[in-house]
Amino acid sequence: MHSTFMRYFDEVARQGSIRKAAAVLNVSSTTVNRKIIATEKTIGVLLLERTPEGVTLTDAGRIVLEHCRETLNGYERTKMMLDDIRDLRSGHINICAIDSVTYGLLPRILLDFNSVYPQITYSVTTAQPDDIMEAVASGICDIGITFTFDVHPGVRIISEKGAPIGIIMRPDHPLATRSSLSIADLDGLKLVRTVDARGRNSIIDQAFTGIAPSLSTNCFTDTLHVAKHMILAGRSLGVYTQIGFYDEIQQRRLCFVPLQQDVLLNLKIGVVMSAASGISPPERLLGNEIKRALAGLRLDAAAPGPA
Amino acid sequence: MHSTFMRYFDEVARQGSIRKAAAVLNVSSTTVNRKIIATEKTIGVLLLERTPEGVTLTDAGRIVLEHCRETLNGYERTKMMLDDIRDLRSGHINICAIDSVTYGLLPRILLDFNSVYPQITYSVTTAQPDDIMEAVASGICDIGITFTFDVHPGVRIISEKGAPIGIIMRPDHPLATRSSLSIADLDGLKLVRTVDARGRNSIIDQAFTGIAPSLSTNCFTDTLHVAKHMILAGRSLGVYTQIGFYDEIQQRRLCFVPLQQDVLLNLKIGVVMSAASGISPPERLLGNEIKRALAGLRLDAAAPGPA
DNA sequence: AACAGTGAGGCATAAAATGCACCACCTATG
DNA sequence: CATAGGTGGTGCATTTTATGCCTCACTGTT
Repeated sequence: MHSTFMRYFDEVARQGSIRKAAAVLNVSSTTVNRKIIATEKTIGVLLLERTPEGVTLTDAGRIVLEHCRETLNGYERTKMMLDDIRDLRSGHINICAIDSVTYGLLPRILLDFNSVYPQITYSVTTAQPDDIMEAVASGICDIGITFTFDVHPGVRIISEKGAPIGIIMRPDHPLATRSSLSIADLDGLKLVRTVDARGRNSIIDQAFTGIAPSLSTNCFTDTLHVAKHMILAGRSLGVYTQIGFYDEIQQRRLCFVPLQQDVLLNLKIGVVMSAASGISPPERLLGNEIKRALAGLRLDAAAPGPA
Repeated sequence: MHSTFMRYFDEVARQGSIRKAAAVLNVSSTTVNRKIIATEKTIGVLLLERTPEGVTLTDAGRIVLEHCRETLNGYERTKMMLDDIRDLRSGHINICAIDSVTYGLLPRILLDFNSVYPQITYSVTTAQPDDIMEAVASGICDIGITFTFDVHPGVRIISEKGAPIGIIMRPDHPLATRSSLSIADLDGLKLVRTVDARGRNSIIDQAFTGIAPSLSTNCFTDTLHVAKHMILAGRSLGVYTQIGFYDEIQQRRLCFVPLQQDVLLNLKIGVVMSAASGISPPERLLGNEIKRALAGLRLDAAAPGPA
């Protein structure tokens, strides 16, 4: 219903940078840049002051920003009212997710969502990517959050976000200052990563063993908080995406350095729903909420946000 | 900056009909229809109740409409504030238009515009289409309102609106109930139409003489209000677009029946500005205002609006 | 001097919007 | 009962727009 410009411009204003905003919005910086230039042309005023460090709002930009936020807020209110009409405020949703997102991201979403739609109840279970795909496709669960490494034909990807895998470590580790790492850099280091509780290899392990068989030994765990304790104690380096360690990285208690390896770098995490069966309105609501929360993360190789 | 949906939906709500709204908006009904269907799909609620007589707003439609109007109003306010920043509130604009638009349309626009931008002054002159094109191209005047029959290479068409030529007559004339007329129907009738003050033929005359030379005799005048008196007195039938008689037609004091003739039916009236020289901000403002007013007219062959 | 970060532009491709002609439907009106 | 004019909806071809990759120019830092 609304043009993408307003969301783009709002995010650019928040981030103070077109590229950073584009990363959060999960689109290319070109798109954001051009949308803003186009609007500046149509209304005939510059909205941003371009500096080598990023962008700053002009006076006109501040006026337009206010209008955008006012409109976006009004849109949210409108959608709520529409939800009232459709009586979408009750129901039960089964969520199945990979371990990582249950640390921080998903609880935060559910808390927010619950305060708006208190009548909706949830079940949250964790599983490995392929099992999640299977569960969503078969209808056992309604919403899946998982890597979209291989997509089950019975599911539909509602949203996707690049989530490269890298090394999680303490800031005082020698490798913490590197901007990227290769597989070779990890030779001889103590690593901790996920293993399937049933003994099968995880998606990461599959990729790893295909690339560097010599590294596939060290410490395995099926629960992230065990790995987190190991890493925080300085005993191991984690091989994960940033998702499960997002808060610690934001607080600079941990560092993330991406692994320069195609398969791992191009991994994506996504929200999936059944392709066949109808999606109930509450499911759609929550699905969109997760989609937005996921899009708002910075999971790429860039710096861990402002200190 | 904003999606077209909101303007479309707003107009549909006003008109109570998708097709009528499309005519006012100067787009095809397909476009309007699909935009609304698309939005209904994205938000998952029907906005309109379809009836054989047109459309009615649903409860959800009323909510969305309120948001749209709120947003559009906010946008107008925003643009005003931007105008403040750019200090576009002063200047002088030379307008050159065909006779018709100086009866009602243009004065109304200037009145509205002047109440918002009282510092801006105007000159309004009338001329024949080719002279207007010439004047705009050469920079003698800033904004032209004329038929876009043959476009001067030095001008740019800001906006266009189909304005077919037909017969203007009293409601009690035998031909007033016809839905369309051919050239042959006019044989032997007393007609009144425009002639160039300098003795040259107007664009209509050029078309006429090429089609039906026998009709090119009767009564000529270079001022519309002379013709208007003749028609209102029942002495003649006018050969014009609806523009110069818009109020009388709305009040049903006069009737308009389109002439079934390709050239005359496909005539368009437009707002033109210089293609080469820069357009000053006040000019752009007024140009857009005229564009909007022009788009809001019903000049096609349809009925003269609600009684 | 080298490097990482910024915004902007060219170009090819993917996606969407638009209009035409047509359909199905309803409703007045002879 | 037949007809004509009005309504919204749809398939198709076309044009227009949006998007992303790559590259450039510029700036501040190391």
